[in-house]
Amino acid sequence: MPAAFAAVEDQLRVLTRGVEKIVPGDELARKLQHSRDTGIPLRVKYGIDPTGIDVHLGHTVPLRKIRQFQDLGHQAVIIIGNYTAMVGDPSGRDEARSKRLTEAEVEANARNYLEQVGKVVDMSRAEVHRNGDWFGRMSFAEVLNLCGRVTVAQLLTREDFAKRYREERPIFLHECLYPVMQAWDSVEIRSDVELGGTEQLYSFMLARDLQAQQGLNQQIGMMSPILVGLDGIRRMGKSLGNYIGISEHPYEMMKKFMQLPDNVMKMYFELLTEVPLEQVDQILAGHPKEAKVSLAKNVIAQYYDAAQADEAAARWQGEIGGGSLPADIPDVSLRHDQLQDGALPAFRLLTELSLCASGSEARRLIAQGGAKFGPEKTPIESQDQLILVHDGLLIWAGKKKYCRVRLG
RNA sequence: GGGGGAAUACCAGAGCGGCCAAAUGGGCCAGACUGUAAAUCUGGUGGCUUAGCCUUCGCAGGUUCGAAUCCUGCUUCCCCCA
Repeated sequence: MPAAFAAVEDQLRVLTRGVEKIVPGDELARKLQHSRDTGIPLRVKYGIDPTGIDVHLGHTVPLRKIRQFQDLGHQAVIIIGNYTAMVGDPSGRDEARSKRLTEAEVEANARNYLEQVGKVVDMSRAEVHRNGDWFGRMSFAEVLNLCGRVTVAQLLTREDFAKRYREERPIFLHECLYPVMQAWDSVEIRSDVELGGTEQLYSFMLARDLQAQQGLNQQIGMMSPILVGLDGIRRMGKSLGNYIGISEHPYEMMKKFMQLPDNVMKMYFELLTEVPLEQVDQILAGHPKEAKVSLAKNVIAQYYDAAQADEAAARWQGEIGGGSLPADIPDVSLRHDQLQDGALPAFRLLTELSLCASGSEARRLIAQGGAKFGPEKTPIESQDQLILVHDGLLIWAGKKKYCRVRLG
């Protein structure tokens, strides 16, 4: 017997937080009411193509939404797009994807992915399906039948395809199938709600059409905004190098959080935490640095725990925020026979310690005043300056690179 | 099958016989400023035994006093026609 569902307004308040768009807009309340009346949880679909993903905070936006649905008593349904992955999502792409993955790669990725998802979603209560389960069984006749429900004109309502078509760039047939497949997933699992990004609108609507044709209830689509990355401008993504991965060490996460531009903090609070929005405004009214620390700690604690989050914050404050020496300075060993009379010219020392990749780089660094040595961070004046090397000597190459010499 | 175009440093992209280690933008690095943020500003961004030298402009040859720039072949990519 399922537990009683919370009042619809209460559920709505949680579920609509940080959601950019719901289509059709008024249907969520109706579905929630119906499920409450009947005691039947909503089936909430989220599909992902296992293309080798390091889950980062951008991915967690819809994943957290799933978790919220779960916590309200609804059924999470995760679709592993092992067949769609072989096609490649054309959404927002100007070009066709070049490589297609093999089944073995896809399966390995899927397992790895689910493990990461488990940090956000309660996997013990979630259904997981691979869409190969149904697509793999489909006969060619069935495929034709499915294709017969979608017209080229419909496909061309998608801006990404339309743009490519206008510009006479290739659109491959299998790409056209992608949205159809994604929509068919919704038919197969009888979804009530599908989560995704705003670029998924087309597929969400197509799913409604197919569900209606099959005489099923139509799903609604809930679209999350795109989380911007560390640069504060572009979407968070691995290829852009502006992401915070949920498997990263707390301290690494901490450092990245503190690099965020101030103006994205509100979005991060809204999409990545449960902090009530009024309280967020209060936090943001205070000192920006404190606000950022509190944001970072909140999120880090979700993937580790409060103690580790505090520790990461304290370490950041000590090493970077304050003037104290870093807690763990890497040791680099040096042999006596690498020295000349116990010393080395500065530029040579920097390369021997691998702080600089080449002599030229070391020379530049010194010329720009970025090279320092000793506990007092004495600046190195010239590239030829002889540095007397002793065991435990600290060397800085800019603010972020440093090491302690170990004479061996 | 036929025709056309392109390959330049991390990326994008100028250059089209000497003044080119190669414009410009992005990225990245350093410095200043700060809240070690962002933004902004400044400088830098092939290597070396650095007032000089050496190796780079798809690959291999050639022409020339001299080539990223011209010629030949090869490789790769793109586009168009059918």
